[in-house]
Amino acid sequence: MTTDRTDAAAVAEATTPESGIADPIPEATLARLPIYMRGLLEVAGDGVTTVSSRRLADLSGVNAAKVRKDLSYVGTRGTRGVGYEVDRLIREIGMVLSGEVTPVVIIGVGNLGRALSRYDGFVAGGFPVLALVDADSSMVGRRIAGVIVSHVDDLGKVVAETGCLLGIVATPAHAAQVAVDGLIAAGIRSILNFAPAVVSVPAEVELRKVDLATELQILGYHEHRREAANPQQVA
Amino acid sequence: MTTDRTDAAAVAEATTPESGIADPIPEATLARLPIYMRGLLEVAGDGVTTVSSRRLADLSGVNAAKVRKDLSYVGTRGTRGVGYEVDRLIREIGMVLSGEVTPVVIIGVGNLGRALSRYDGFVAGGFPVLALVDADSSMVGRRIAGVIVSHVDDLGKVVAETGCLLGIVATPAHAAQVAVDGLIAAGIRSILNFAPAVVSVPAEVELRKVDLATELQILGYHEHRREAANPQQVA
DNA sequence: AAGCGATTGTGCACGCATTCACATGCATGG
DNA sequence: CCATGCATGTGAATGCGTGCACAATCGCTT
Ligand SMILES: NC(=O)c1ccc[n+]([C@@H]2O[C@H](COP(=O)([O-])OP(=O)(O)OC[C@H]3O[C@@H](n4cnc5c(N)ncnc54)[C@H](O)[C@@H]3O)[C@@H](O)[C@H]2O)c1
Ligand SMILES: NC(=O)c1ccc[n+]([C@@H]2O[C@H](COP(=O)([O-])OP(=O)(O)OC[C@H]3O[C@@H](n4cnc5c(N)ncnc54)[C@H](O)[C@@H]3O)[C@@H](O)[C@H]2O)c1
Repeated sequence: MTTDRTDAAAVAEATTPESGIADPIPEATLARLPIYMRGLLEVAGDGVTTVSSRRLADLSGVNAAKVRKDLSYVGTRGTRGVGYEVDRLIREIGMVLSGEVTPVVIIGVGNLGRALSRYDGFVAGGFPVLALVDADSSMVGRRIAGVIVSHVDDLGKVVAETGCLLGIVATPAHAAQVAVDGLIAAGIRSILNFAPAVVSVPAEVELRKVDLATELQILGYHEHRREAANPQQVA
Repeated sequence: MTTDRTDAAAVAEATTPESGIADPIPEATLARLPIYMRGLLEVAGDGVTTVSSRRLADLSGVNAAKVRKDLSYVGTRGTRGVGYEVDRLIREIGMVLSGEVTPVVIIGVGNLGRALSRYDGFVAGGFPVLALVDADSSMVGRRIAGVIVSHVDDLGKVVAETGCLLGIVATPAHAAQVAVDGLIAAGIRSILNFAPAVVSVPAEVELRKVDLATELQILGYHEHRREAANPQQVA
């Protein structure tokens, strides 16, 4: 179950020929690359040309050894005794993280969908929201952040026209599975789900979820626990 | 480094006297409890009184053994050959997840802050947003989802009056550290940060982050990678 | 009353991620 | 041109999370 590829294919895939990028970059590393990127862009703005793993670790709030191991997956080689070249790092991490602009479609234009549509951080990060769809016909035709809302029935057409590769689900929970199925039918294979619902997808589709209620409950647990252990009055 | 408590203290802390709740519930388990809860509430609505780990696993999209191990941390004992009592499970998971209502304060009432304020799922989950603060005085005094926006300078007062225990940061990235410091000064010790910035907090404060841009970038990486491996034309 | 089918509870092994520790190797200064 | 110092790159140890596999145990049927 680990892999059904041949050994030859696995070896060929171990590194890409041109760059030294290890092909399956660990998820944990992947999640940190954007953080490093932010720190790098920051120091680059200050005119700094090289950073040590130590410095980048401080900027990112992580361990220095972790930074070095992470960067080794990206293929970047630093210079011993000096550090890493900032520009090169930015370029190479940028290459790994979806190289170019990747347009996004949002399905469900309610409170959350609208907030996400207007988020300029997505555009800045190379993820412009180029399509919005909703099931509510009173919403269809409205313009939000420069994009006209289409009806969910036209999802396939809209996705094809705009070339969206990523889908964001912001419908109510009970519509989440339908929404996801629609996105997949439209050719989308990478989906971010905000609805608090368990949805199933075929193996070739990448589904990630953001569950805000769960985040609060985890915080609540710790808060709760702290108070139980340490009963101090606020007043 | 594993623990610097005495063995006696560790043993005393292993379980709370009244219930069989293992005290430090693993983070991974904790993150799944709300999912189980949703499935349980769903089947409870259908009048079902018992569930097997298998059934709950299917409802939650996880492995059955994982469900059983998770529930063992909660302290619930099922009946062999039968399953778990739904009502009891709901009650006991509810106990673990911050027992009662936990009010929340949101700092930064922009696009995202407003969407979160209006999210009824928080109220339903026992996390009512009872306070809103912003630095922009033109925002102060406005009413959003029944709550009047206060000035960030009054954060301490507002938190004290409303008894908020959880803080949500929805300010721009450059203000995130200031916002977090403010929350901590106001007595908040559990914080959820939406700003894409590295912030530091004292050890006793629990800080979680939700980084939407990173989520998209991880999806983008996989999409990117899939296309590189499998160059198929859309048209 | 006893066997049977079903489901729990958990020991165990495996893999991923984190972190330490240190040898390796480059740049710089004398 | 060589020595010195500093930061990289990585081997190895540890811990956490996952999932298999199975014995223990319960209710129900005969
Ligand atoms: N608002 C928040 O801050 C927030 C926070 C966390 C999670 N969420 C989750 O995000 C989702 C959206 O939240 P919201 O507050 O925006 O809800 P909302 O009710 O404001 O918006 C939902 C939108 O989805 C549309 N919709 C319904 N069914 C659809 C379908 N089949 N296809 C396309 N569109 C459809 C509706 O017309 C509506 O416009 C919910 O699942 C919610 O639980 C929201
Ligand atoms: N909008 C989204 O969908 C979205 C998505 C992902 C992440 N984010 C992040 O969430 C944060 C908020 O996003 P937004 O779109 O709501 O931005 P926004 O600019 O619409 O709102 C930010 C609000 O914070 C207030 N503010 C600024 N400094 C403050 C301070 N020191 N104390 C209190 N309030 C202060 C501003 O007055 C403003 O009202 C940003 O960091 C953004 O990167 C937003």
